[in-house]
Amino acid sequence: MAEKRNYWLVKSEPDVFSIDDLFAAPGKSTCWDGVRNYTARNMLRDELKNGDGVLYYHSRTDPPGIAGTAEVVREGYPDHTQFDPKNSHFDAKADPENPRWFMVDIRALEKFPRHVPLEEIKASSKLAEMAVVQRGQRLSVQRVTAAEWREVLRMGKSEKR
DNA sequence: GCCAACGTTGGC
DNA sequence: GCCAACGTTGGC
Repeated sequence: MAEKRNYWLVKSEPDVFSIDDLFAAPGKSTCWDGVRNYTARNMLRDELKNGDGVLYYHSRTDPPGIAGTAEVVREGYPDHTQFDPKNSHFDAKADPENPRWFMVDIRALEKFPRHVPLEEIKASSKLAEMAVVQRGQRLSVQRVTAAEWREVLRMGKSEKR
């Protein structure tokens, strides 16, 4: 029986951790730490499952857009940076007995020949409903439908659009 | 439990 | 670097 595969979009500032950094990481994978938003936390803890597809979005860069794909390789577990006073994501209220923040591990799958810029996502009728193009949407983890996933991959892999 | 102040995000 | 949008905090 095939588990249903879900799809997500995660944001990262490429100056902090780009898709190239992900490919360069050991095993092309990393723990997705530092998320400090409860809605995103709930998705990381409860909903992202092994094998789920992840669109890797570069924010705060010019142009912002989707750089490639990754997959979930470890499901929600406590984000260790919440307990590290030297870490910028340290949370003094986090209790090791009852962790507040969670993360998953992701592994790089594919870097697009051309990033899919935010502008083209906005211009696409098939992608107009994506959370990332909604006004004021700041969640660093967002749901993506299977149809949106397919369309972003199609756009990312075609040299001409 | 309201809501103003504050901090962060992220396109531009 | 600006600033609108939004989530969180904390005084009351």
